[in-house]
Amino acid sequence: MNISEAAKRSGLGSKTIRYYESIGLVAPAKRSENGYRDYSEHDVEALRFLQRARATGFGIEECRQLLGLYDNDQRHSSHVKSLVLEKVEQVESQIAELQAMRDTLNSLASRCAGNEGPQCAILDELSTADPDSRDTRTREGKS
Amino acid sequence: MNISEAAKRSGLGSKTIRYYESIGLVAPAKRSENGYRDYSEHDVEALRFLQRARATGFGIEECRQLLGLYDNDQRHSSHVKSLVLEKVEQVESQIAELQAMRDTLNSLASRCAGNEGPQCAILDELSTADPDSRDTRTREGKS
DNA sequence: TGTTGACCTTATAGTTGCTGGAACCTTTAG
DNA sequence: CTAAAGGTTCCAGCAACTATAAGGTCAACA
Repeated sequence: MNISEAAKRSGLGSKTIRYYESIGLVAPAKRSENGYRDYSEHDVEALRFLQRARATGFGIEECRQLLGLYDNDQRHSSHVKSLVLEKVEQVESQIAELQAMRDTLNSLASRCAGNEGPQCAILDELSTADPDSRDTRTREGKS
Repeated sequence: MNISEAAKRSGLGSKTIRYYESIGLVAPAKRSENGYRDYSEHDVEALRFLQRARATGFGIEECRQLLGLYDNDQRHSSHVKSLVLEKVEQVESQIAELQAMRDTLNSLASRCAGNEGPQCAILDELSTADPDSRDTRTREGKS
């Protein structure tokens, strides 16, 4: 089948599939006489696996690992499980960060009148607050 | 003052400041005789504003808007407030997405034995589940 | 048969927000 | 005098694609 059919069946876009091939995440597809990529059901299975894994929050390199385990019948399920649990932790810390952000935003908004006047507590706070009090990620490490 | 001092006082990195200048987010700094950038307290105030706004979750273009409002005494605080509330919504939907991800990951993990055997419910689910059931972002729009 | 339109191919550049490095100049301390 | 620690510019790279250009191919319709 052509790439667009494989795309439809896997839930990925055609461009994404070509991209995955280009970075070696999937093996190069075999070609038909006209040079078009030609996919088997087996290929689609792998693509689908990737679609699911990406949607579930795994990065490309993690997908590579998962795919390696998927293809390896010597695997230990404990290995897979630990990858997943590690991912849970990452996701939870992202959630916590976003929640802190949301709270900050809400507290800013609550102090702003939101009328036609120029006086604005949001801008005041953004300009005057202590730069060390909130975030550290923006600063440089040693070069 | 030199860029590294401005960096220290604003909470940004030197490279970040140069980058902000390069994309026109801040006005080009004036230069001392030796060609080094020379920052005033006023400049630092703007940089600090940016540091705070970025840490609070605003993107570069949003910062540009905020800075525009900051410099405009004809502004309406309602405009600023609506930007913030819009941001809150964006952040909340990101949170919801991540929570869904985490739940999926946890449910995958709970069904996996996590032992030395190769049988793994996680890999099974990732390979067999309906590709339409979870995520839409990976599919192509019309070209 | 011609041509339209949808599909395929490759290669390159853009996205977001920086960060790292190379190659070079200037200042400062020993 | 020399070496380190700053500064400068510009270019490459990160993630994970997406968009665009310029072209080849294929099926259908008049």
